[in-house]
Amino acid sequence: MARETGSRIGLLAVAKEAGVSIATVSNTLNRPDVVSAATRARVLAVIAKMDFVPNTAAASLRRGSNRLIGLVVPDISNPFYSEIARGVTAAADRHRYGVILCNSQDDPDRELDQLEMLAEHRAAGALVVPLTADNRRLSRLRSLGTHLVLIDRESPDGCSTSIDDVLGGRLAAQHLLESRDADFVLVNGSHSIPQCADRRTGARAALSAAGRDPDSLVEYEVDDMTTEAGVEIAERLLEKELPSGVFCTNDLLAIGLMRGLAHHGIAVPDRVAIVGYGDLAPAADAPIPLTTVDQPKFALGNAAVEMMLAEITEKDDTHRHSATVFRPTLVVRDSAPARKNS
Amino acid sequence: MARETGSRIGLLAVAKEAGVSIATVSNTLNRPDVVSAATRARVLAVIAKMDFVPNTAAASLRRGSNRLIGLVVPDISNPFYSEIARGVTAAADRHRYGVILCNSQDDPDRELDQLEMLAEHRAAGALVVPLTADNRRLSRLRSLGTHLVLIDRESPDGCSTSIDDVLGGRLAAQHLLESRDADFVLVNGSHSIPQCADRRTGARAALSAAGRDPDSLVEYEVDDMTTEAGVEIAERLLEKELPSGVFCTNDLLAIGLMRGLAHHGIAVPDRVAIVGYGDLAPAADAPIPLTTVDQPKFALGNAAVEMMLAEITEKDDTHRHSATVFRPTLVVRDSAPARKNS
DNA sequence: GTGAAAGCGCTAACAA
DNA sequence: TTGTTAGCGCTTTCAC
Repeated sequence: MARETGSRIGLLAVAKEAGVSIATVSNTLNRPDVVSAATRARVLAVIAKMDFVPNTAAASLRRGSNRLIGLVVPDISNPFYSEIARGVTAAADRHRYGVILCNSQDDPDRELDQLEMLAEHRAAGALVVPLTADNRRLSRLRSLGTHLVLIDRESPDGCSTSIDDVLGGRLAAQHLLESRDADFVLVNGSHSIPQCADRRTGARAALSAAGRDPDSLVEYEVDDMTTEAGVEIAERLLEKELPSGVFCTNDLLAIGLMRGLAHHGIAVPDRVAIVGYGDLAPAADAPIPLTTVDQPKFALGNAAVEMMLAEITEKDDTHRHSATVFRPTLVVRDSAPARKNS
Repeated sequence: MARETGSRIGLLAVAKEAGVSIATVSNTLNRPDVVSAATRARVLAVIAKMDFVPNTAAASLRRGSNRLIGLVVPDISNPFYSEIARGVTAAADRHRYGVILCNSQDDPDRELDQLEMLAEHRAAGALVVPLTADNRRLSRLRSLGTHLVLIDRESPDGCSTSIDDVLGGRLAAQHLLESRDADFVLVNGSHSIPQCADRRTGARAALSAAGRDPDSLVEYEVDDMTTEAGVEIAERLLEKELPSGVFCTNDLLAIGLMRGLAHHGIAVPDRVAIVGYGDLAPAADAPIPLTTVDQPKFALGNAAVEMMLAEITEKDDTHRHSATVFRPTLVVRDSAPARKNS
């Protein structure tokens, strides 16, 4: 950090002490192979003895870019994003990169400010998890000349790591169909959220594959995908004939629904089987452990960093943008067991 | 970010275009008050037109320190820490500082590497949330000349923001004592964790204040403060006469305990009242909403940044280290309601 | 394998 | 109020 007093030792001081030139000191640090073993050892010893800390600001001033990458998420306290952050920091550590965390709260203005800040720091690039589907924003950033990797969302003109939500929706629906041998109901968020639309598409695909009419799918749409919304859905479900299965496109909704049903004495999974989506902490800890779709969040963050680094390393004219799509998996627990058990 | 191609415009280009000197451009950016309104406006217009992005690397090379602060947490995917991170980023944004996120996984070696990295970037300082009580590590860091603010732990030789866990323990215990008019049992983590020791101290204090013998406090200690451990505690509790109240020093333990008790048909809160600690998301979402102690996590992160900035700003000989201690509050929910209701 | 030297883009005296 | 200028500490040709 800013050593207000000391920290006055730089390459020069080390060079003098070791009896070499500053170029040699720089080389032992950045291209050890180009320095003879003997000198290298001597220089390294002096560096350790003098407690020399290289100044990356100077290096990046010269080089033009910093060993820093930005991570822009809508809400770091949301476990989905914080798990991605864990993946990102792990990969960054491995490559000796620093991660600048930006919490946009999904405020476009704030996000813009933050990307501006990243640009001022000459960050090597930015990993962004966009919540809204507003592509204008993203292209504006890209036109800024930024190396951008999108997380959890594909992009036509850049790299991205995402999850196959259509597959996820299909897995969930398939499981319900197979274990109950009957139709199920879908509880979903707004279709304007690509993930929600995709999960629905997957659910419909499963219906088709099972020889059922996808248009027969009954769907409840909620504004906020929260536990409370799930509880309310229970009430609405009870107004009609109870379905034998429900696929909620997120875990909180599913947990709320289970609570709402329990309140009315409806047995899960005997009477109604429930499948969630996301496999966040509460899923396993629920009173009735939740069958859900696991998203490889950590891998998402990890891969995004690798992608970003590859994009930086490759020569600009060589680089082809690519998309890594991870496959989610079904985690079977008590709320919707494998076999039909009524 | 690293604009591989463009980004070649610097102060000089802007200065030329605006017909002023680079010093004036620098001044309009850093000390607007020293520039005449007319020139300022003109320069600003040119900056916008040319899409000039100042290079902080150059600035910090000159200044010696960067508008960057490090945040070192044991595990960013733990909601306690991610909420702190939210507070930190919010405050940092306000002051136009960037936050470098370091996930130490509580590995001392990694933590050291990360602080080294922060030093290389000439970060203005670091906010660290230490998990273990190992003070040697911390003093080593401090001796590095680093501005360090501890979060969630007091430190004799530096600034810190923390929570009064003794008070928290007292609040929880008092509530149990008053609402049940009977003794309670304590389920705690290892005493080597200062927070656990403090919460216990608070619980004992409440006992004394109520005219009871603190040494009569029955305590169960668990290694991992998880839901599973809570479930197990339920079994152990059932071996003896059931207490009328249980204070778990974290929410997960409490939730597990409730689940374990439910499994045996024990009614909460009628038969046993339960109080948790932390007020993380699962507390409110539990089947029986959990009475718990709320920790001002966001405020903790927020205050740490302010403290850090104050420490940087003040002249070194003026600065007196200080500790901000936040008061937790009791959140009363169904698992332990206010009035005795047996 | 090693050294000398030219900046990278900016800030902060100091001069005007 | 504005301009001139000397570095901040490092990387990187290019000689040796």
